Amino acid sequence: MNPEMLKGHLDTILLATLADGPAHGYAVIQAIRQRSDGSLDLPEGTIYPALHRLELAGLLRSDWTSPSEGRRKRVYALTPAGLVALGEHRANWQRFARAVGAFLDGAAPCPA
Amino acid sequence: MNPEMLKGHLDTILLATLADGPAHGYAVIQAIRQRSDGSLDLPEGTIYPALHRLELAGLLRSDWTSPSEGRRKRVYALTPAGLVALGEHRANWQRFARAVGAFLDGAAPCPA
DNA sequence: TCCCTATGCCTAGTAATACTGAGCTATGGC
DNA sequence: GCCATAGCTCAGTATTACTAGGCATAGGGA
Repeated sequence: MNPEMLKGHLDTILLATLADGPAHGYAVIQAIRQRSDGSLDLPEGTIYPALHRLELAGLLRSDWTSPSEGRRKRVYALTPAGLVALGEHRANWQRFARAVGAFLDGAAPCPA
Repeated sequence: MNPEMLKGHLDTILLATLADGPAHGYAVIQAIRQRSDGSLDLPEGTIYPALHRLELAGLLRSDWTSPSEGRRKRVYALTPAGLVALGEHRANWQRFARAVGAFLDGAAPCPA
């Protein structure tokens, strides 16, 4: 799949993934791969900078796990602002998907 | 709408638009605006270079209209290779849209 | 013991892409 | 004559995800 296709939608995917509950970077990568049936296999160099960007924007909050419990991990969680942003991203996606679908035989990408 | 969202999908939209029949650049811009209900209002600086790129790739063919019939226009038409590419773009889009939809409550962007 | 793999995080540099902003021509209405 | 619209072009810019590396720890197998 053309990597350019993802542009502008990565944040949406990350926010939606973390809406299920806090997770650390590596787990996010695996969750995305699983949930997309392998269609989206995003490298670490894509995920980590994106998480940093979202945290800088105030949409995520991160905490390091205490070193006592195994490996040190940085756990990301959605902030209230992130939840609001997710709503906007979802609306934008639906508008965009409907627009593109209008060009492809008007057939929305419904598996049904 | 975030302009980055379009990245990687512009070619799909252009090929799909020209699948309805040959058209010149300015008409393509208007067709896209109409067909997307105004959601996609793409400037000339976006469309023309993209058309050139697709022509260079062999997916489009262009002909200048004869100067006798009013203004000179450059009419673009889909090549056989362009038709094949459109099919691939459509399949990619559907896979991508299904994957992203899986993150947004599993709800595909169907207005119904 | 040593090495390899998986887990886990980070970053500098790169390439691709759409947009901005400007310029050019011709037609037609006022 | 002047301006808006139609119509095409191009140089430069910003954003974005990816590449390709590096670092550290834990556990299993040779």
